[in-house]
Amino acid sequence: MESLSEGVLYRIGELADLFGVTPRTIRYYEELGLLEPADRTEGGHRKYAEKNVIYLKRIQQLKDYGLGLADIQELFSLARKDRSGDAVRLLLAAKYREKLEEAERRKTALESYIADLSWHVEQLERVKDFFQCPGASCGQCSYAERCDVRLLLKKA
Amino acid sequence: MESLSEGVLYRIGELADLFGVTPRTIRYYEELGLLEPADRTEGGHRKYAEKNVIYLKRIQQLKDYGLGLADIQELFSLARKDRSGDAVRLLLAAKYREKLEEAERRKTALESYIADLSWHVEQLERVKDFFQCPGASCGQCSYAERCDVRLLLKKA
DNA sequence: TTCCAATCTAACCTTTCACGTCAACTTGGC
DNA sequence: GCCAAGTTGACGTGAAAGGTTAGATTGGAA
Repeated sequence: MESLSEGVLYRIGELADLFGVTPRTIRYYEELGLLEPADRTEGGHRKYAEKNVIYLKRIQQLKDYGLGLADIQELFSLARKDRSGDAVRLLLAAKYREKLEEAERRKTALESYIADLSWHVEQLERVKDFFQCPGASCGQCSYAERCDVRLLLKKA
Repeated sequence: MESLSEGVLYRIGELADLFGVTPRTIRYYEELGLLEPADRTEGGHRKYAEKNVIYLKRIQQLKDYGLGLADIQELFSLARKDRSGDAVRLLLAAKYREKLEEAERRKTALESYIADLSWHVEQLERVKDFFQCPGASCGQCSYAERCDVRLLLKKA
């Protein structure tokens, strides 16, 4: 039996304040199918239960982890398909792992970006004018063989 | 004296092909003050010299390093103010260092994100239903003290 | 000279994301 | 009974980097 009892029911403004967002945000999540209110008043006002608090917290967590609302939507829809089983847990885990790998890739990209920038900072301390390079002093440049502009002009 | 001679003059389409972009992109850069054509034909068609090739290459490099066109615009305007001096080089270096630090921060954030995700993946292998947590089995949860949902509900 | 692809300017359109901001009305609690 | 708080619906925002017409002109090859 569904017990309709127990617990506070929050109004949308209360829930919003609890999470530091606006009611609009919560309605938006509902639009996306992320947060169905537990009930409505006769007049149509949304009523939220603790269950909704948990969901909203999950949404914020996932957002904090860098997932977009579309990703979260996908996760939730997976969860709805089979709430009981291992299948969902495994899919969720897989989804996480996927995001994890993406994060690792981004991290790697950032690292090589940092390395490249370091090289350029170093270079800026030698080359007279970044925007005049290559130019007259090109012959004496110790980075000549790394110079992609020269390569480009050679091909053209 | 300005020698008007030497070198090929590219048409916008040629320059575009050379860099794998569309003419629109090049005109857009011009709108932003990033790439003034070396000349125009009598009819008004843009003509680009090698100098422009170098600039465009610089733009692409800086873009690759994660700078937006606004950043690049700023760098170029700095460079125009004082093409000869150390001031610009130092400012450029500073700008790079700034971006570099930002990259380091993003990297750090990603690392903690990855750590958190790993923890969640691990957790998913224990907890029956991510979306039902906390719930009935909450008492036996070994992560109870890490549970932010409980904290939230306690406060409310 | 003719023809047509390439350019020109100007101005609006596009996409994504996560809401913000009216408007016009209805509810609900003190 | 009053007015803050809620409702739906629709349109706006803002940043980024161009895309996409439209309508006219140019320029180089045949």
